[in-house]
Amino acid sequence: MTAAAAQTDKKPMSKSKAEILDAAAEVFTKLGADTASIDDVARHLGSTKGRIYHHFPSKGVLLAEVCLRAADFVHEEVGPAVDPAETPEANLRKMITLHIPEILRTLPYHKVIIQSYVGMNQKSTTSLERELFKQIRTERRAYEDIFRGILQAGMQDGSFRDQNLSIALQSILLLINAPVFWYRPREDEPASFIPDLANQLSDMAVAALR
Amino acid sequence: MTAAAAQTDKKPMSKSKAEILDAAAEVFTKLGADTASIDDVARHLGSTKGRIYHHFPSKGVLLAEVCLRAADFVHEEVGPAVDPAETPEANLRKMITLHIPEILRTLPYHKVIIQSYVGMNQKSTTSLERELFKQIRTERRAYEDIFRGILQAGMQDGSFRDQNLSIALQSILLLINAPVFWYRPREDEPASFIPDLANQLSDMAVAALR
DNA sequence: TTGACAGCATACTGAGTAGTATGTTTGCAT
DNA sequence: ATGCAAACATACTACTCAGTATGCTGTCAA
Repeated sequence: MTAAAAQTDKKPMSKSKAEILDAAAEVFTKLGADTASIDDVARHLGSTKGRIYHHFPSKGVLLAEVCLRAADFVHEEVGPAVDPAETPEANLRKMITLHIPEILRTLPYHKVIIQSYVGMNQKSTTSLERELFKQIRTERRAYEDIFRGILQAGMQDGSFRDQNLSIALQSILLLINAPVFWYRPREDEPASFIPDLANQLSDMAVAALR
Repeated sequence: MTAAAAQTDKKPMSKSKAEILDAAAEVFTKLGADTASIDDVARHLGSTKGRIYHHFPSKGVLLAEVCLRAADFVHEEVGPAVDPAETPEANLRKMITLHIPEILRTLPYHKVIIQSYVGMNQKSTTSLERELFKQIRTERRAYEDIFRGILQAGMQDGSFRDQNLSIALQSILLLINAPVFWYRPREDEPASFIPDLANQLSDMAVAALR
């Protein structure tokens, strides 16, 4: 891959910047992305505003980069796992099995992206922010399309029953993201909880489609 | 029922107040509950702040009452429909069939409640607001318990397969609320779309549990 | 050693907004 | 007709907070 093909820059992401994004994700989930101030994020870092505005031009861009990272996490983890040679059901199960632990590992990020997915703050956004949000939609769309392909293949070979594709897709996507809404890590939680959860959701998803 | 038993006041709700709540629900969904200002809501009503603050003591209370109304809508519509004499599957189907049209009829309200469900704004809330939010949680809990009862009954009589109850419940609840995330009314939409949607979601829900 | 720049901290400003205080109109009982 | 609330509108204040301008400190190359 030459420089010409590198439209989606794989920036190594400076350590400090990643720390800021982590903090922003946590604070944004706790207080809400709009309610939380930049000072709140800075305080959570034990530093001040200056550090954040050195790395991010605006609050909107910071929020957008949190969302973008959330989308990247799952896409990079789950995307490579799909195998065209496998059956649709096997692929779907494998994807969900990878998807669940990943969203729980990076939980705050996904809580933020769900927030801004519901209440798309359309009030005085800069062109850069719009560009980023378009990138997020593209990323999310690409991730959805993987599932769409699986569902379509399953409906064609008869392993999934025939039904409205869009509705089925949206339902499955929300089903496998449901833990973002209710999951809270616990100390007395058995180590098998997350794999078990992934299995149960896989069963429900496959059953819902069959 | 005497005055002593009337803890949950069934206030007739003045027409003007209902109008304000409708406007608030729409504006809050469009701009986000935090981003949207009281003046935005007033402008959407063709009036000014004074009208809103005459009926609501604070923005937080206005938001809370929107959420409370959202919870009431579905609970009052779906709650009475459950029949202990029926099978769990029949009850579940009937509930979903009533639930879907109701949330689409009052869509903005439910978009708002989902927003504040994810990003619970915990920043300087008054005691009255806390009281209202507790009421909302109680209302929602009561609604969830109806479904929980159905699932439990189904697992006991064997019509639903045995699995983790909480996970199954949360999954089903999110499944039947999924349209709030993606549904957008269209002019070229056939009249049968909503009933068809309700049927498809019922099928998926039942299949996921069986 | 000395510049020069990255990586922050500090101090400030301006804009937007929740809430208030007070005026004005409308309905309605007597 | 008139008093008198309820139902608003208008005008203002106090305060938060995003963004900026500038200052400080280490690091590293020449």
